[in-house]
Amino acid sequence: MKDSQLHNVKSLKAVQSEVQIYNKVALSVDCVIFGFEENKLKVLLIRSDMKKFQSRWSLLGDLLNPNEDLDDAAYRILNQRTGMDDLYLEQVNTFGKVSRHPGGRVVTVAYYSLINVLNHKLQILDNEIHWHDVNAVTDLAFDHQDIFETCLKRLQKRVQEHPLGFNLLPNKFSLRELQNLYEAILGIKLDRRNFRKKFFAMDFLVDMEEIETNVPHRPGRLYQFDYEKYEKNKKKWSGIDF
Amino acid sequence: MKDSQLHNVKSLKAVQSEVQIYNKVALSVDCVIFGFEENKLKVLLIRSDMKKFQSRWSLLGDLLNPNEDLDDAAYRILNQRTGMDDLYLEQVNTFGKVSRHPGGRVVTVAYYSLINVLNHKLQILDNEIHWHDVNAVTDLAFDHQDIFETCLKRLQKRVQEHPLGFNLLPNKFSLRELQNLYEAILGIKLDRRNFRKKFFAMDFLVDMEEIETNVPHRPGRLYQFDYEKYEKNKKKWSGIDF
DNA sequence: GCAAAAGTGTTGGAAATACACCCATGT
DNA sequence: ACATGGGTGTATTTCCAACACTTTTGC
Repeated sequence: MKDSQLHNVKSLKAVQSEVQIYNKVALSVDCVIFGFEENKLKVLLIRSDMKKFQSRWSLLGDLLNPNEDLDDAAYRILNQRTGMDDLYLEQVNTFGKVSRHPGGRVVTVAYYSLINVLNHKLQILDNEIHWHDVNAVTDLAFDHQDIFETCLKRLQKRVQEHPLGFNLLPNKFSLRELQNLYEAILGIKLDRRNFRKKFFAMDFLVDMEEIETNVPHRPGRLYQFDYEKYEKNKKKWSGIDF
Repeated sequence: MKDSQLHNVKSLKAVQSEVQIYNKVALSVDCVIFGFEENKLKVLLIRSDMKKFQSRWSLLGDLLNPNEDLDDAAYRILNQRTGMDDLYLEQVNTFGKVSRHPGGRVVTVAYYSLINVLNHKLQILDNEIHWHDVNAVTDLAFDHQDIFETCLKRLQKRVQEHPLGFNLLPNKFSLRELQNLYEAILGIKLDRRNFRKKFFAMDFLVDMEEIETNVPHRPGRLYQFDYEKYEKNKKKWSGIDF
């Protein structure tokens, strides 16, 4: 008697045909795309094309292709819809309630992403895609409201643990812009002096030795985020903690 | 011309048949089941039945049923394999690399769970299911090593944000047991005096007015975790922070 | 009485908060 | 000159880490 029989071990072929007859479900990827504009945190939404959800908004999503990694699918959706290619992406959660999609069983993997609205004007100007103030997002189609809120909470948490915010800002930014961003994401007011101290203490802002222009007041200095320095000192980093 | 034509709105029927022809993939759920025994953090593993992974260990998992919610599937796996029904479950991440399963495309949703090993002896005594010290887990089948490590890291983080640890302990426990648990999960030594202070300050341990028995030294008091009190004061709670 | 862990308080230092004034620019 | 936000320093408080001795039980 062979070992493989003794232990009921399955050959590759057996496993392959097993997988063939597995139950399968449609798998989609939905993206909560955040941007920052006019000192507000925004999210990119598209109008649902389903009668059931007439004129309600929904997240941007698409089906997973048969030979596509999950992360690649999320990236593809973002790239197709926005034309942007430098972005921050993070998987958040998978939503699989049986009846979440009226058309049948569709499980969806949710990502959020951060993009720099200023550097890249939306290249696909579908007039049914719009930026929405996150505070005004209600009643999305499907279970997208739930997905959206889960992703927003995740972002709020992450941004206090890692310096992600920079992905939403132009390359060079003033400390006020940075503070406005944090206040918009967290929905709270922060003390300006302590905010500055905190970020300077982290020591990964590079002074560009430039100043703002066209502001109706004393111009602020511009800074860049030093990704390299941050990567090197990552271990020491233990969060922002407002 | 009807509204639905104007805006190219899809009827329910149209959407249903659309979903029918969607690309579909096999979707599984894998569980990283943690237990606590002999002052070590353990994980429940089963021997792979695939020739390719001969005698390597793998996580407990199964396919998602067609009419089953994701969380329900995770619960079912745990219940089937361990016979336990009071457990903590949390979805962690979805792994979807195209070639992660040798049998074909299988996307898997990973959960970790915490169970109380003492209260419930494993009811399914399959001799190929065993508890393993988390520090000795290497070279799991499939991408399970990756999944396992992701889940362990998540647990380490969560346990510092929320009082989950109690799910791994008997109903009544001494502070030493609690500390041993935290030390095992985090892999660090903690100061006993400060540990006690911290937990008493949180104020959701209930003194059972009982003491340990059969210990070869001064017996410690036994406590219970007060879930209700914790739920009520959740907002105030901001983490353990060792 | 000895081994082994239970139980308890204090102190110093670091980090976060709160807070007020002068400065540079555009109008 | 004034309105607006830029830029900075200090005092107070709060929280955490470090640390040592007495007590209770089993053997």
